[in-house]
Amino acid sequence: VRSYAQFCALAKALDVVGDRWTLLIVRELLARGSCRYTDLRDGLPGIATNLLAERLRHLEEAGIIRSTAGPAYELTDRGEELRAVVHALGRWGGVYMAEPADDDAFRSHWLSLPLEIYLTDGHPDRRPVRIAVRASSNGGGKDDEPMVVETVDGEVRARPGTVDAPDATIAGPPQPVLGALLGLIDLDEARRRGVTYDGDPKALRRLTRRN
Amino acid sequence: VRSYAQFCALAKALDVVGDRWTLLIVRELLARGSCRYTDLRDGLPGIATNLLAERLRHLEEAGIIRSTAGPAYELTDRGEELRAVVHALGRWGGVYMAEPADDDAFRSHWLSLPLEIYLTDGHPDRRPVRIAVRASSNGGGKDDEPMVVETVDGEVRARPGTVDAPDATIAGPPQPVLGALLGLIDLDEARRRGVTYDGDPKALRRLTRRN
DNA sequence: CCGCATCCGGGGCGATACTG
DNA sequence: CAGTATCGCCCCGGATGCGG
Repeated sequence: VRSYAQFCALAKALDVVGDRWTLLIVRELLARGSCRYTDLRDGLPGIATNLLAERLRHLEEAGIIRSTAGPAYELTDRGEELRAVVHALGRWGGVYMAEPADDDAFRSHWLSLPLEIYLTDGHPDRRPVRIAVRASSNGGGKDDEPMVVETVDGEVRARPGTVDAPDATIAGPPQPVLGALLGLIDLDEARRRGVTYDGDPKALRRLTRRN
Repeated sequence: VRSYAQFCALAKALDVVGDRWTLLIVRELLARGSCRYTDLRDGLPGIATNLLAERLRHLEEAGIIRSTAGPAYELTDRGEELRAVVHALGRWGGVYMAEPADDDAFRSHWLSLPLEIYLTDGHPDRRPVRIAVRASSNGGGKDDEPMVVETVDGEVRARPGTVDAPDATIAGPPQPVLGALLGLIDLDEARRRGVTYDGDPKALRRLTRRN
């Protein structure tokens, strides 16, 4: 909350969103849309409750989030503009996903960041595909909320939720599931690392790497 | 230096460059290239010397900077990749430059960030132009190192230094100087706010806003 | 149970002094 | 010049309490 007091756009930005946990709160709202206080708490394992409350207050004063009825929080237009920042940082930090720590926490909706960064629809002219995802690091903790990866308007979107009759279903530990979705490892390698895949393998190949 | 311990690219990135002052050190090296310890200290007003030393150690261990002979620091290729992050944050924070605090510190080379973000060469086919810049908030402190803004390969570059026979010379307080360079205010308005401009006004119009 | 506020221990941070 | 050493302070993390 202490200012750098520099006439510099980077320093000014860090004055607002440079505090600990702040950009991770924005990540939660980008990935999940409107969130209740408890949703945010569950999506930010390790945060102290007073810090979450204080950061939310600060973000609201800064015009980055707004509290809606019932009480939930969502990003303002100004907050949505941080998507470019989160993507740039996520893209830079992507290389560290190759070597995860054993005690890293995990939430399924965190997958939406790398999926949106790296993937695009390889055949936007064809019928959309939908893949149901179940990623879990400890085999059924609070981290295995169901996810759907689907092609929408030539883009790849990831959202929490389920879908009837998906083109395919992928499940397993987060790292090989992500590796398979991104095309970094093939399905045989993924299966060797604990992944189960049911359905049309072509659905997976629709997701192609961008850049 | 404390880790978020999350299997998320954003959290991993913030584990490495999320600590206070860290990205500002990267900004210094992006804007000025190779820097001595004292150069960094002067370019980061307010930093404690022990923090600067600790951050430099951390950045070197993370492979973001390297120390060269004589002793100076420069970015590695991995560190250069943070340019996209700094640009994204700088672009988001640019709006706050409209309302600077009275006690904001200033260094001329900080101008290179907004100039590189917002400007491009409007006539890359023509002869390059060079504009000498003297921006100072207090009228001759340590913050008025001379700068050169020039067109190179269709891009706009800003670097510390001087040049013989510039196409134009602009001098004055940082905010109106930046506003005039970015085309946010016209020269008359800039002069009213303390700016002096000598030379060809067309040189200024070569710098056009991108996006 | 949700949404915090309060209290407290530890460590990161800020400022200054000091040294090779 | 290029850091190291030291010392308060305040932010952060973790636990608990408490009103709606």
